[in-house]
Amino acid sequence: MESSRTPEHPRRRTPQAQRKSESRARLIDAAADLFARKGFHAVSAEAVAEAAGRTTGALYSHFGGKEGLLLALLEVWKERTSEELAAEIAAGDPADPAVHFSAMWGSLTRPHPEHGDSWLLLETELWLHAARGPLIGDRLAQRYTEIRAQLGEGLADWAKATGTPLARTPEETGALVLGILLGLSMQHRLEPRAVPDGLVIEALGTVLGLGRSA
Amino acid sequence: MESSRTPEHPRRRTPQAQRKSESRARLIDAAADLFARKGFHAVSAEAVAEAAGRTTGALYSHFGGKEGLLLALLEVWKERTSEELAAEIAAGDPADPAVHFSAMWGSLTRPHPEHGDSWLLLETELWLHAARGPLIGDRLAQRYTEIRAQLGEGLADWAKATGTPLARTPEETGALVLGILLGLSMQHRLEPRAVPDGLVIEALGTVLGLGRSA
DNA sequence: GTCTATACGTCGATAGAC
DNA sequence: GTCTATCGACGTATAGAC
Repeated sequence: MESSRTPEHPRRRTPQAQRKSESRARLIDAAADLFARKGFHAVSAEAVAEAAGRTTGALYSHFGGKEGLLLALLEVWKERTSEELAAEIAAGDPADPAVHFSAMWGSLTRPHPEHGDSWLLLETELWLHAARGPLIGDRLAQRYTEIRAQLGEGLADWAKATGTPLARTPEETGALVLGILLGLSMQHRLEPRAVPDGLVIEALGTVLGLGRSA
Repeated sequence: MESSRTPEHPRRRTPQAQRKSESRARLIDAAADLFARKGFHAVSAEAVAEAAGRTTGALYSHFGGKEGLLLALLEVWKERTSEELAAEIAAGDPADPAVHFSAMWGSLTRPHPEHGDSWLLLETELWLHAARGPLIGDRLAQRYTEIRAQLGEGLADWAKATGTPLARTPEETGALVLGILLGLSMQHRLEPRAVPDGLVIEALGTVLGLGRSA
């Protein structure tokens, strides 16, 4: 929805505030990486601080603790994924939905240049924490709703533009597409051969009510 | 593949061995519950032992540690889910696939009489550990392959019996059905209203290549 | 705002009695 | 095989200097 900004926070420029802002970003990035690869409870606050080039003192000053860091990470995660999804939808070739689906599937299965291959791991880690407690649960539920809406509306717009009638409401379409991408990427992670790229593309087309040709 | 046996272990009957066998079962059950609800790293070995009515000494004697307990749990989990899935497939009404799908979906979303509503939680917890390390990863990958095969072959048999041609190979069908059930149940857990029961049933039918009526 | 040092609790794992 | 007691290591969180 919004234009991407170059580094991080738009306001304030004093060197002191810049260091503060950079500490926040570095700690959150380190947390995203470590929480994804090892799990929240398996990583110590000191390990995160060290990976970020800071100490636990800075961590507690910014986030009040490991739990606070997780919440802050969730907010950043929501923004990032939302922006990337929007960009992907906007950049899709309106004529060929397969290109669209292929890009989405690739973003889930191929290693991300910045976050490595831990995208799906962090997603699942966050989901587990959400399913276990309402504090994170409510926020992640809201995020999933937004993703469904973005996905559904984007596909509805595309369907309208190309004159292809969608088989379901945008909300239901979003839920189905997200579900298929999620469920298949989890299987793909454990056994890539079991989930060929073509199967995913074709299945998404089928679910949308398109012809099952390509 | 095998006939289900009544309680636990078929061999040995001396009271000493019975206590040993019961300790194993109680510890594994307690681990399944606690690992699912709180997460492996968030639960101490002592907490598991206490919930099982034993002490850490017994735990270490049986499994060598918390990691060993997790591996043993995975094996039991594999057997249980495999048996339940087989029973569900065998018990399905051959005439109506919707009943079939509805039962599967219900088993994922409705609280289990024995394991409460932590089925999906434990499944995801195990998946995360599998994605993070080959030790559990290989075993869980093998289990998913078995589930896909069971699911795919079961549906292929049904399709053959009713004269309905399946749109895909059994392997691909299994992957798709499992993926849809997984991805949608995860969304359902956070926001039940976003995933109506009817949507799941209908989507599974569509993916199998059946008419999209009911 | 960030670092160093540290208090205090908890965890995993073991030793030895029964 | 199971329990009690315990050790060493590590984790969270805080206090005070800069």
